[in-house]
Amino acid sequence: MADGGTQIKRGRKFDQVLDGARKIFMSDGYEGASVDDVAKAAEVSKATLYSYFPDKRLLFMEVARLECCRQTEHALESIDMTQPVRDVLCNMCQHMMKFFLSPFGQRVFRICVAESDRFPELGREFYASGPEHVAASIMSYFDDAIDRGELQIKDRHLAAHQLIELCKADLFPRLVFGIDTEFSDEEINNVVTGAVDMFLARYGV
Amino acid sequence: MADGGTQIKRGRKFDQVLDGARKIFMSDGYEGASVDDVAKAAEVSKATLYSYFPDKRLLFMEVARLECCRQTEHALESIDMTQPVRDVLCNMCQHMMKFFLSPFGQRVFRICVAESDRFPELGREFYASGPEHVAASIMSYFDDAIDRGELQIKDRHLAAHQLIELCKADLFPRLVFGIDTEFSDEEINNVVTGAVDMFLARYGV
DNA sequence: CCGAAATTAAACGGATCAGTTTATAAACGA
DNA sequence: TCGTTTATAAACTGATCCGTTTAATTTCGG
Repeated sequence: MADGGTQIKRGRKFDQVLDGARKIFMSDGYEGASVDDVAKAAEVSKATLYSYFPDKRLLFMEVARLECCRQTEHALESIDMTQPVRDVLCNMCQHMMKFFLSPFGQRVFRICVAESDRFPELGREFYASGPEHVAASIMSYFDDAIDRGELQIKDRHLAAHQLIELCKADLFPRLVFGIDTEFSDEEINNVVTGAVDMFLARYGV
Repeated sequence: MADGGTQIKRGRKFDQVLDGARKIFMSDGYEGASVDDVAKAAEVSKATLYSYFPDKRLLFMEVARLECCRQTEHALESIDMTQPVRDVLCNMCQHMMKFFLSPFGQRVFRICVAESDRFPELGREFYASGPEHVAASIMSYFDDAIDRGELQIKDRHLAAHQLIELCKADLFPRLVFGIDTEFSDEEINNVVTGAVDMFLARYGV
C-alpha cells in the first residue's frame, strides 16, 4: 500500500536480499546455505539482512513461498482451455513436466521434502501454492469438460491427482535420485502421451 | 566367509553400530543426526564407531542401502502372482502404498531426496534397490500376463512406472508435505482401486 | 593365564555457522 | 545544511559438530 516497491514490508534493499537468498538457497539447499553467502550474493551486509528478516528460516520461507506462487501462476496462465480435451490434457502435462524436470522445480521439491518435517509450515505452504493449487485448476477444467460431455469422472479429486502423478512416471524419480540429469523431448513426449492415453482410456467418453 | 556374524567385515559390535545409526538417522535425518548421538544409541564409543566406518557419510550409506534392500525384498516376497490380474495388481499397489506411507518409507524417501545431490551415490543406490528393483519385478509379471493374453502392453517400462506413480496419487504428497500424518484404510483402498481401474482401462484385454 | 586385539571415556583441535554488536559511513528528507 | 534513518564492515559470542588422540580397561583366543 504505502510502499513504492513490490513488498509490503519496508526497505530499499529488501528485494536484493530476497534475490540473493533465492540464488543461494536454490544452489545450496537450506542447510548448505550460509547466511554470509546469502549476504554476499545479495551484495548486502549481514546486519542489513537481519534487519529485514528475524532469522534464516523465515527468510527461506519467504523465498520458497514467493517462488512457488510465481511458478504456479506462470504455468497456469499459459494453458488454453478452449482446445480439444486431448490437447488441453497434453498441454497441462507438458507444463507440469517442464516444471517438475526444471532445475528450479527440482531444487524446490528437494528442499521442501527435506525440510518439511523439521519445518512444517514450509511443507504446508508449498503444498498449498503448488500441488493443491494445480489440482484445483485441473478440477475446475474437469467440471467444464464433464458438463460438455467430454469426460466422465466421478471422483474429480482423485482424477486430478492421478493426472499429476502420471506426469512423474519414470523420468521424475530418475532425476530426483540423480540417475540422469536431463531428458530428450522424445522421452518427455513419450511420458506425456502415455499419461494422456491412460487418462482418456479411463475417463474419456 | 571367515566371520561368524552376518557381516563380511570385521567386528563384534558392528551390528550394534548399524542398528544405532539406523535408529538415529531415521528419526533425525542425515544432517540432524550427530555422530555422538549415534554412538550413544548404539551403546558404543565413538572411537569404535569410527573404527568400523571411516566417516558419517559412509555409515549412512550403509544404513540406507541395507534398509532399502530389506524393505524391497520383504515387499516382493509377499506377492502371490497366481491370482487373477486385477487381484495381483491390487496386491502390488497395496504393498507399494503401505511402504510409501509408512513412517520408515517416508524417512528414507525424505533423506534420499534431500541428500542425493550432495551425495550422488546414495541416490543411485536407493534408486537401484528401490524403484528400479520394484519396476523390474512388475515388468517381469507383465511379461507373464501378456503371454497369457491378460494384458496388452507395448511399453512395459512406462507401464510399470505409471503403476508405481499412480500409487502415490493424492495421499503421498499430503504425507510428504505434512498436510496429514495418517490415512484410513478406506482412503488407501480408494487410491488402490482407482489406480488399478485406470491401469486396466488402459492395458486390460 | 597371558598377550594381542578390541573397546572405552574423555578431552581436544579445528572448523563452521547463526546471530549480535559496535563504530563508521552513506543516503536522504526537510 | 542538518539530523535521522539506513547501510556497512568486521570482530565477536556461543554453540555445534566431525573426527582424532590418549591412556586405561576389557575381551578372548590359544
